[in-house]
Amino acid sequence: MNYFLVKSEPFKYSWDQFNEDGQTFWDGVRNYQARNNMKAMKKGDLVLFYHSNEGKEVVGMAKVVKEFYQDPTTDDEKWVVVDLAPVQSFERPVTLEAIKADKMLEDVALVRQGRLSVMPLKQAEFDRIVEMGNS
DNA sequence: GCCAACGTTGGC
DNA sequence: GCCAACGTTGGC
Repeated sequence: MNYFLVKSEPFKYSWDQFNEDGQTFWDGVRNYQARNNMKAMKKGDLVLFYHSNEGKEVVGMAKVVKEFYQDPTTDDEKWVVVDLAPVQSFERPVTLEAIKADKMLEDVALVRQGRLSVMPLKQAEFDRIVEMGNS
């Protein structure tokens, strides 16, 4: 089992919209590193959903329901998408500020490499954020 | 293949 | 709205 975090601008695709849809393909990734992280996702892997720009907080948990395949929004075969479905909304969103302030989370890519939109998390980091979100 | 210029992302 | 960080592009 692997763990990831994905970013979305709420204007573009919000957590609420995601829950209404029930499932979505994660498109628009145009960065090799992020793409490679998506390719590493396996069905059943858990993914945290982060709102960038507005909110700047992790708002919930999703899971991979379909592994990577050709991005249907482009003919360029370099790019792929995965299908995600919501698992759970956090009771209290975990803000970037809180993540930065947490000793256990100081190494997460969200802090270290701000511009990466799809990143892997260690299980301990994932668990920690979930714990913060549900307490 | 290097590196400067440029564009984009995202926090503030 | 600004700007820093960083990935990508393109000229050489």
